[in-house]
Amino acid sequence: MTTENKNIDTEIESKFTANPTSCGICENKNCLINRNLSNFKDSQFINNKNNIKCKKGQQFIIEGAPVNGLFFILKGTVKVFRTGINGREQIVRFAKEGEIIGHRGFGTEEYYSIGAIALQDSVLCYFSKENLQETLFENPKFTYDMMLFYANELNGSENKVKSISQMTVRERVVDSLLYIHRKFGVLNSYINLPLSRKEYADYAGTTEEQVIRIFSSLKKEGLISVRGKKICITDVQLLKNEISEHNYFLDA
DNA sequence: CCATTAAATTCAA
DNA sequence: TTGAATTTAATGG
Repeated sequence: MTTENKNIDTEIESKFTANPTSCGICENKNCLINRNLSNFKDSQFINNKNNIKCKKGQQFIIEGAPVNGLFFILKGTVKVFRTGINGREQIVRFAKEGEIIGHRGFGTEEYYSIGAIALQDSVLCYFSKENLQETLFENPKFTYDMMLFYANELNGSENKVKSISQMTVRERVVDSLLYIHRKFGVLNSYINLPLSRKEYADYAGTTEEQVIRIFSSLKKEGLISVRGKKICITDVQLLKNEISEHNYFLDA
């Protein structure tokens, strides 16, 4: 290692010690905050955030709790859900690094209508309502980015409505597989996010048993292969054909 | 939905 | 690293 590199390293390290999650050294280039960093130069905005560590399985947003701010995911993955009448969980979406959690309640709603649980050990960046509002007023570019994000979210949720109301159970399960695959990618040819059958069911709006049975038939048909929670989509195109009549971009 | 068996994962020695 | 304990998956009623 060169001396130059060493200096850079120590510099980064000292920043890290001061604030291990400072936006300045954050790797999440798809984070809204990170993309607008240059606009926050003289602002206290990013210094006024809090970092929250979440263990796997820990719930950090509880349905019905008052909204005080917004979470960004620094590290890890999270599921966002809503509880139905008979206590059944409807998973609204899965979120990964750089994404925003709890935004629906921001501004207008007083209480969260969703819950959120960390699927792995995760680190969150928390911005208070006041802090965020101030920056949104001052910073049109950032506000515009936020608006695009909301628009995109709405598009996704409209697609979700369509998929649940018009697709068969099998199609919804296939669609869920493709969504996770597209969003979280692949590691050693397996989908890079281990989910239980129940979680697939809660996302697809069906039961654990249905998912297990559909997985088995997909396996028989050679569309996927499975090892425990690890799932490999052998032919993405073939799987897409399964839902092709419903049109393509179910980005929910 | 529940019961049973098989399989996978965790955990501690 | 192993295998016993616990959790999760698969299947059939």
